Amino acid sequence: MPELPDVEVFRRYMDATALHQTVAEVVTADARVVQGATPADLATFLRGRRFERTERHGKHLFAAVDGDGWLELHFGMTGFLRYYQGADAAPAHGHVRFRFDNGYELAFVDRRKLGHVAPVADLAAYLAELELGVDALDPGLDAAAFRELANGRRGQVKCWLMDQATLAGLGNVYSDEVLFHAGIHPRRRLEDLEGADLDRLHGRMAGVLEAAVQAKVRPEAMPAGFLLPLREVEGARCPRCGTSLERVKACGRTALVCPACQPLPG
DNA sequence: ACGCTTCCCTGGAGGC
DNA sequence: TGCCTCCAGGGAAGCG
Repeated sequence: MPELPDVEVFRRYMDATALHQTVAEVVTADARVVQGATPADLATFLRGRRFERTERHGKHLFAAVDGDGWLELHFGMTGFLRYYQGADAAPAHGHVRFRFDNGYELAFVDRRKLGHVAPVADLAAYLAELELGVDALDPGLDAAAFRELANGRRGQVKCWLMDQATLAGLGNVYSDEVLFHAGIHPRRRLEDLEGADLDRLHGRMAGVLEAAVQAKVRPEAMPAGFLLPLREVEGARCPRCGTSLERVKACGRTALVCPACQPLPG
């Protein structure tokens, strides 16, 4: 479930491994994860080129191709990157593999194939086409701008946090985490929240996302008091107050909440 | 605009 | 051992 912190870690991984090397070949093992081009066209687009730098917007990763254009990588629910040398080290489900002239490969791995890679000619135009909202870690997203995003909107606060057209980067896991740290129930109505609630959400969001990146998104490396490592734990208790955590349906997803720290009025 | 459902996919878990 | 169903949850799409 790659969300903003996961994709940021992938971005840094790609920066540390796969930049400034000439692409010798692009091998597509499953064409379903190549979007907006045929595998042959993708290979033609990248062959002889280098990835020069990366950018991330929300859950989307973009690698600048020298010359012109970009490669988009979107990871769906099970996607990740793997850089390796030799067929023995090749991961399973490496549906698209970028082979460099130094003998290494970067594989786009995605067991469930809900992600994709795509050539992008004009990044600004493509971002507009995607209708992505402001990145959740955009430095320009101050408390006032955050409040403005909620202006005139209604519905469950968790839906709003996960709406990529409003705020890009949060999914089920990190919206839960932010709501927990802000003490707000995922089913609370956005229009019922006060300014102070929105300010608290805004403040906790940056801290949560940055801490997760710092931990390289490893659950065991998350700061104390995080909900995330407890998601898979049956009968887990709130790290703050010890109350049994509950799973509730919110926005079509299973949300993890502390009923004491995140009360639901009514 | 919102809320709900279905679909895309795969694999692990649990029931029978 | 195997078959069936459910569930995971990013995103698009369709409907009321």
